[in-house]
Amino acid sequence: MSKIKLSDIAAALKLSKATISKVLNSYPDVNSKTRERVLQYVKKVGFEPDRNASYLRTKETNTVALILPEMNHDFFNSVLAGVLKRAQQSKYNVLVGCSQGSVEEEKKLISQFLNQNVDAILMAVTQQTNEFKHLEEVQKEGKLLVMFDKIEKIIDCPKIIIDDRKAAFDATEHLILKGCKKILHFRGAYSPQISIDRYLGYRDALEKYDIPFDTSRVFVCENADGNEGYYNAKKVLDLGIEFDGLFAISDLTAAGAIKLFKEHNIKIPEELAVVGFSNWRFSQFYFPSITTIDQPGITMGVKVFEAFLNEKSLKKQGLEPENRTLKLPSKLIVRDTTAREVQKSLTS
Amino acid sequence: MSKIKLSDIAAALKLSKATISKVLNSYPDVNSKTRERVLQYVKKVGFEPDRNASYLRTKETNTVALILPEMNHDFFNSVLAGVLKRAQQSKYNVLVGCSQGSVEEEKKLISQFLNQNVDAILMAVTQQTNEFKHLEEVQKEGKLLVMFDKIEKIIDCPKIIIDDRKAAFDATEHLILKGCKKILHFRGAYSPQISIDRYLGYRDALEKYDIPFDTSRVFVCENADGNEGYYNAKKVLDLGIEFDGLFAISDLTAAGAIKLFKEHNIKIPEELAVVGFSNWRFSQFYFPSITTIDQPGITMGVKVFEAFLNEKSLKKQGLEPENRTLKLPSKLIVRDTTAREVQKSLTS
DNA sequence: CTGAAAGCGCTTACAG
DNA sequence: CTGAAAGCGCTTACAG
Repeated sequence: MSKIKLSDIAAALKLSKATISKVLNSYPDVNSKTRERVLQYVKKVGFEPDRNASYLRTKETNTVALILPEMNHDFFNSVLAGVLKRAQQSKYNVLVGCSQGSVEEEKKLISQFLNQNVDAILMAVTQQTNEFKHLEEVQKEGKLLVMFDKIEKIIDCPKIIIDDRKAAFDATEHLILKGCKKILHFRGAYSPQISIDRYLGYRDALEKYDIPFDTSRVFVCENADGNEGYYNAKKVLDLGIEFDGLFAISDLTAAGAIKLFKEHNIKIPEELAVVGFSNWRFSQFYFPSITTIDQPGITMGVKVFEAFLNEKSLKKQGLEPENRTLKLPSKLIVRDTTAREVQKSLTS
Repeated sequence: MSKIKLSDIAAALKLSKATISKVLNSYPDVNSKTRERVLQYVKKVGFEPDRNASYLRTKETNTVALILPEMNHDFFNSVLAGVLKRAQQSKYNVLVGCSQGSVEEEKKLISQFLNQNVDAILMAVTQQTNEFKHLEEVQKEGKLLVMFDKIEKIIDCPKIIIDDRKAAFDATEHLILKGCKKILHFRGAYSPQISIDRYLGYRDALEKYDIPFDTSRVFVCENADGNEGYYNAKKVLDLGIEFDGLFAISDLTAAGAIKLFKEHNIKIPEELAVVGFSNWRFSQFYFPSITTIDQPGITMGVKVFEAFLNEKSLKKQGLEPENRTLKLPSKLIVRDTTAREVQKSLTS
């Protein structure tokens, strides 16, 4: 079955292609009766214009590209789900790419997507991204750029982020209120803004409660994965570092750490209270279930797409955007890894 | 910067657009010196033809659509990663859609993608999919269809699946060899082929070792999620059903069950050995780490895309394809939930 | 071996 | 308010 096209509609209705097209694109200069007639017929036969053909004139593809640094990752997946959901509402297509934490891959994807004439690129950069030329390139090509979660501060574009510093503060404060005084922090890599912010939030909380900051309690987890949690926990024991709490950069890291500590018969939450980050799907079924920070991934995805729509409409009107960074609130979810009465630390 | 186009190349090289195009599309009837000259220049200026424009003549978009029934799902994410990886190698674009377990959504996505003129639709159907018209529609429109994991047997198209029956057999046999005689099965919904096959594999193993099948040990988990694992485990205890082993439809379900059993001080693996399915990223960091079946998600994604390429090339040559179902092997990963010496069941 | 020309399915100035 | 015509950037029969 060959597809119905504009000229078929025109012929059937004894109108010109121009008129049909005007109706479809909501041009005002069409007689309202004609408009009705066209609309009705179009609906009846289920016609939709071939977008690839439209593109040739409009240069709009109704397609955006989404670049994720990691695929097997609950939070990024939620963002993806949010973008897909919102994009579909507006009949946009979403091309997906995964940079796999490699800047080279990221560059390749961007150039491929630009070549594909996407209307916008929505992305979280990799851990390693420390050059910006490929990001600026997007804007030079006249395409819109929206960044989320892992952003580059220096690039001027809409950004949707979590208030990581506040979230980390909440997580750490929760541990303090549960009586922890020797709180470990398994942080992320040094350069990403989100791991810096979480680290700062951790320090903010210590400061507020007059708990001395001890650099020997901070361990770096480059990839925020489970193995790093496990091996850094091991290091903590090997070094004989005292602790009664742990704030980890991700639930996966928290789980790895809990596993090691439990293997050494350390009681959780009695001897060690733990807070993770991101509310992974698995965390509530862990034993004990993991207290964590819930990040609104779906909402972030929706907002990312809406930021693009907004930017596009501003640009069309020739307006300059302002206040382009949106911080989404996160929420502490209290579970069993911190379920204890306020108490004096047991290991002190 | 306005994009360079075919006519620019032609002008610069004092050749016709036709010749340039022929070189780019590997037509044989071009002088080899001319070809070299064009290729070199094209490379130098980094020209790539505008694919949306090409489409108008070729009707090929170099874009495939991938439909997943669920987004926050380790296995489907791995498949997605595999498809993305392989597609990029062949310079294909991947549009992603998520049906969220809804047949209606699945239909919408398919019609949107068809309208977008994708070259193929690669998909796993939803749990609920029990009509096929929208699937057949894909083929009627002349687009290629490839199914994976959650397939419809009745549709004639390339299918990439895991040998679920064998995998479930392996899982159950492993429990039996660890001394289990009263093995619970937390199965998936009734209609999906994969949950039927896993159920059959479970029964195959019981039969091989002359262990009577007891229907009261089988519980249905519609969504194979953690809550269902938790509440079915509760049901097991409430009903006073005896057990010494559990084979669960997914790691998430296994985790939910383990949590409930541990809350009731049942020792794992001593009193209850557990095998999950899919090797979720979290499973190795669970305490105890979860024995599971590793499904080659990335490989499946790669194979799915290659099945499409293969189908496309066969179609071009006018050949009929045969033997279109590919079964990928899975692997038992032994971890702590079954780490015990062979022993008599303790609860007997 | 090369190129002029038609055409893919739309949109959009422009004329009437 | 309507339509004829040009054109978006390519590909591909066809002529030479």
